[in-house]
Amino acid sequence: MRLDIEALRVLDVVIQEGSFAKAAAKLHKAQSAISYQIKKLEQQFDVPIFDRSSYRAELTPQGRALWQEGRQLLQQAIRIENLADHYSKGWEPTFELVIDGALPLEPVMRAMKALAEKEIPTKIQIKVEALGGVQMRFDQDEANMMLVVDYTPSPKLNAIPLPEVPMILVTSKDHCLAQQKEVDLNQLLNYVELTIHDTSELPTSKLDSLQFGGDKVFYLHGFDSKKTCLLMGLGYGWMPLSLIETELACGELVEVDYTSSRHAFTPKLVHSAELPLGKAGELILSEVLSEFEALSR
Amino acid sequence: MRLDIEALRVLDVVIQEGSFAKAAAKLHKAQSAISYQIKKLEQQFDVPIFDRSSYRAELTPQGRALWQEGRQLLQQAIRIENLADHYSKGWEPTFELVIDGALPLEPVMRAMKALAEKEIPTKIQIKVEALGGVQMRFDQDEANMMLVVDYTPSPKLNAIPLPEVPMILVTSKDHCLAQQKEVDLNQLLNYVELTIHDTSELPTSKLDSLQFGGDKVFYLHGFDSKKTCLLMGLGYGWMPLSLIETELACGELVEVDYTSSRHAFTPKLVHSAELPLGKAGELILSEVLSEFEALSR
DNA sequence: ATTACCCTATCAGTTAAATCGATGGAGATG
DNA sequence: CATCTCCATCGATTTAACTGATAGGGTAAT
Repeated sequence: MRLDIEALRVLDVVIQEGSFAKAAAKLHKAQSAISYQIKKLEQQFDVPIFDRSSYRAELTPQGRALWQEGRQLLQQAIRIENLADHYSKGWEPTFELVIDGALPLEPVMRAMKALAEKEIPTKIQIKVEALGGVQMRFDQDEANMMLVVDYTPSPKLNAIPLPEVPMILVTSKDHCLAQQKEVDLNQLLNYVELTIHDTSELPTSKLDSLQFGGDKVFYLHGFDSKKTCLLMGLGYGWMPLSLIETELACGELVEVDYTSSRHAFTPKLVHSAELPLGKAGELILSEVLSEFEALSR
Repeated sequence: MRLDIEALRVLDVVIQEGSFAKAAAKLHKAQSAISYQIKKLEQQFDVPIFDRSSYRAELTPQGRALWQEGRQLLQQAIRIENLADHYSKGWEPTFELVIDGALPLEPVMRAMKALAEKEIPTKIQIKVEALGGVQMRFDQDEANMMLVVDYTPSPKLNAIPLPEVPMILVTSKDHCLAQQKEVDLNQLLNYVELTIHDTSELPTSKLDSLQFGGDKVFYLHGFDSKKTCLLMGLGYGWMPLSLIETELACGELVEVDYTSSRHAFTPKLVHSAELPLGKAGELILSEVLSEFEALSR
């Protein structure tokens, strides 16, 4: 394979400019260099590309077909150079973010939307896991970042605390618990608890610290469906305050009168302390940060 | 743009072989040449492609991403070389065949089917025109070949006569004409004549010599629909004998008892006498020829 | 530990490719 | 006819690619 990209570029310019001489001028080369390159192509391909019998060299049908294929190759070459340029400027080729499914996904999704509008060269992957599964996936995939409530600290990991997410224990206004005063744990256990499902396949090593431990538990896949279930009066459960402000204001959801019906946790953005974040990482960091700040207000 | 295909090939082989040294052996080059090429790539891209800190050089994420893009470029390069190889062996990039719609299309279609099974590198285009439109299109498109009943001869055109196509004037067994003996022209003009539509947009210069000139004429788009109309008893018309042999045998269609109810024309394959046919042209020629031979038997 | 390999980087020298500048022939232009 | 512009070709020159040898590590088996 002796095919030369430069030769294809010369061919392309010659065709666009209409003559060898003009192409030479445009490429800042001598006209003989153009002749040489075209001739080389013709010899390599063993196909006449130009018909020189008339005054101006004219493309042969074969030449035209090869030119069209060549343009695609040039496009691909430009693509590669652009990519390399991005990488050299600090963009990661790919960026994987693992999220704890117990966290509200909305701010992350909003951050991703904001990022998508900036046309980042980095391919971003997001994986949602839960509890132990988060760090497992982070380690296994050598992911770039994880967004967690809890993790095993290590000197190799760098954690950036996000603003607190206030949580509130609520139920539907039509649920029995809504009427009760000074609810105690035993009473809670009589009703259906709504919680987020653990996506990890392994037997969970740590228990969800926010779970009450009753025998009627509904495991859901996100706060969206949890909210729907709460509104249906299915049971009670923790919700991020920000997600149900309107429902609390209009009275559709009410706070359970439990000893500690308020709670807050601090999500953390964790990444490897060794290799620094690239441009995409920094961007994601700041976007997620600002979305969570909006959430805590 | 000084991206070099050879460098990408070297990168690809290095990755596949797992080391610079093995790649050097496979490419029949000195190991230093491999080092040189990889280094050149890294300098051009300003991106580290291999991590040399450990014993064997390991791909960086950027290197992997660029490699994957590079492979696509290599594929495209191979594609171009294959094409050129085909062209140099006499395959035309494209082949355009213009057919007179008054001819039976079936043998041409069968020829194309046979060709398709041979995986020809040539892109074949077929355009169906009629009467004057055929040669007009042939000239205008600078088509490679045309299949005609009639054409304006020229020293620049080379015509190959195909076997005669016997035509027969038929109608349905239930049509009035089927019962009549010694039909004359005036009687014919009372009934609906079925004929093939002229696809040329221009006012037809020459008249269809096989048309009777009555005022009840149905213009159809091919012998298939013409046959259907005949079987329905809509009228009478010329058909290639070979296409209606079974219907004649079982009596569904009958020959009109007209003075000259038999006729034969000689289709011709016409191509430029100046530039010789390429491999695709020769193939098409022989395929069409053999299909028409089958038709005339 | 010692030895024998195998990895990659680097350097000086060689070879081959790309390019330049000049020249010439042939069609277009006016 | 003179003058352009087009392209091919040739010798000279610059530049890029490659070789072969050497050196600095790491690996793996004894």
